[in-house]
Amino acid sequence: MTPTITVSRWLDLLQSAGCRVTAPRRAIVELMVGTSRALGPIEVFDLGRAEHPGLGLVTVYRTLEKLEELGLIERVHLPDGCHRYLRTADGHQHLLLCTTCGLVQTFAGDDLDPLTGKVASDTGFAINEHWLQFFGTCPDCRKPISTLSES
Amino acid sequence: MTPTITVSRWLDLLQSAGCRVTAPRRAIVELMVGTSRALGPIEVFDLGRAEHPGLGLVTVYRTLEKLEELGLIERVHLPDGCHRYLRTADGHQHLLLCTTCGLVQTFAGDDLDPLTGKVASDTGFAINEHWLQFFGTCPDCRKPISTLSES
DNA sequence: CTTGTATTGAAAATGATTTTCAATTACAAT
DNA sequence: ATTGTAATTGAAAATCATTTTCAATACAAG
Ligand SMILES: [Mn+2]
Ligand SMILES: [Mn+2]
Ligand SMILES: [Zn+2]
Ligand SMILES: [Zn+2]
Repeated sequence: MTPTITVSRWLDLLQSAGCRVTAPRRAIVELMVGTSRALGPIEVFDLGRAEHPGLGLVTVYRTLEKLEELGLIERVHLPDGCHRYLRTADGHQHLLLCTTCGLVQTFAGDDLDPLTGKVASDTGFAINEHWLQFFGTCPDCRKPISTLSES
Repeated sequence: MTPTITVSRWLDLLQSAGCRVTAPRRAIVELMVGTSRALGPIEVFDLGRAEHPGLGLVTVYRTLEKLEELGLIERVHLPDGCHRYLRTADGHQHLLLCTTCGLVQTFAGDDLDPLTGKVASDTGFAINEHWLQFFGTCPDCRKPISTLSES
C-alpha cells in the first residue's frame, strides 16, 4: 500500500472514530506514516511545523495519543527515550533498531512458545505477553567513513 | 547469600569505589537488596524514609545512579513507568513481571542465537543486544479472591 | 581529636507532559 | 451556500519528574 493511500486510510479511520480531519492532524499523520524511525513528541513537533507552521506541541501530544488509541502507532522504548512512537506493524512483529541512526525495521518468526511454556510451568506464572527487541547497527551505519563521503 | 551479607557486600563495593558509607545509602541499599519488585525513585524515597527519616529525594536519585554505575542494580522499563530499578541478576537472565502486583522473577535459557542470526542476515544489521521480558500473573495474584481472605 | 573532602537535603532550576480556556474551525443539518 | 454546534486548536499556566546549586554536615584517614 503506498504512503498516500495509507495516509487517507488513517484519516478515514480517524473520521470513523468520530474525529475531525484537520490540517495539524494531517501533517502529523503524514509524518508518522512516512517515517522509518521512532519519533518523540518534540521531533514530531519540529518536523510537523515544516509542513504546518503554527502547529502546537499540545496538538502533537493529543494526536499521538489518539493514533495510539486507534492502534495505528505504538509507543517504543529505547535506551535514550521512552516516549517514541512508530507505525504499528501488521501481525506479530518485533523491532530491530539501529543504535547509531535510529532506523527501525521489524522482524517476525520469533518462536517463544516453548520457552514461555517452560518458564510458566517453572514459575507458576500465567504468561500472556512478551517484549522482544533487537539492537544493532544498520547496513548504512556499518559502512566505513570513507564510503560516506561519496554522496 | 543471605540478604544481610549481600547488603554488606554492596556497601563494601561502594566503599571500594571510593564512596562513603552513610545512613541514607545504607537504607537505600537495604531496600534494593530486599525488594522483589522494581522500584521507582519515589517508591524508594517513601520506603526509605521509614528506615531513615529525613532522607532526601535527591539522595535517592544519586544513590540509584551510583548503584547502577556499579552494576548492582539495573533500570527496568515497564508499561507504566520506565525508571524502575531492580537488583541485577547473575549471568544472562531476563525478567518475568506480574502485571497485577509487580512481582519480578528472572529466567534464563532463551536461545535467541538462531533467530538473531537469521534476522541479521536478512537485514544486514550487526545485532549486538536484545531486550526480552515476559509479562503475566504471578501464582499469588492468580488465586481467587476467596482464597485471599484466608490470611 | 583534627582535618579535608564527599555527601547531604532544601531550594531553585530545568524539562517534559497535562490542564485550562477562549478563539477558531470542521462538518452535519438545514 | 449558510448556519449552528460541538470538536479542535494553540498559548499560557499548572503539574510532575529530574537535575543543579549550595551551604551545612558527617565520614574516614591520619
Ligand atoms: Mn513475539
Ligand atoms: Mn537473552
Ligand atoms: Zn521505557
Ligand atoms: Zn502478582
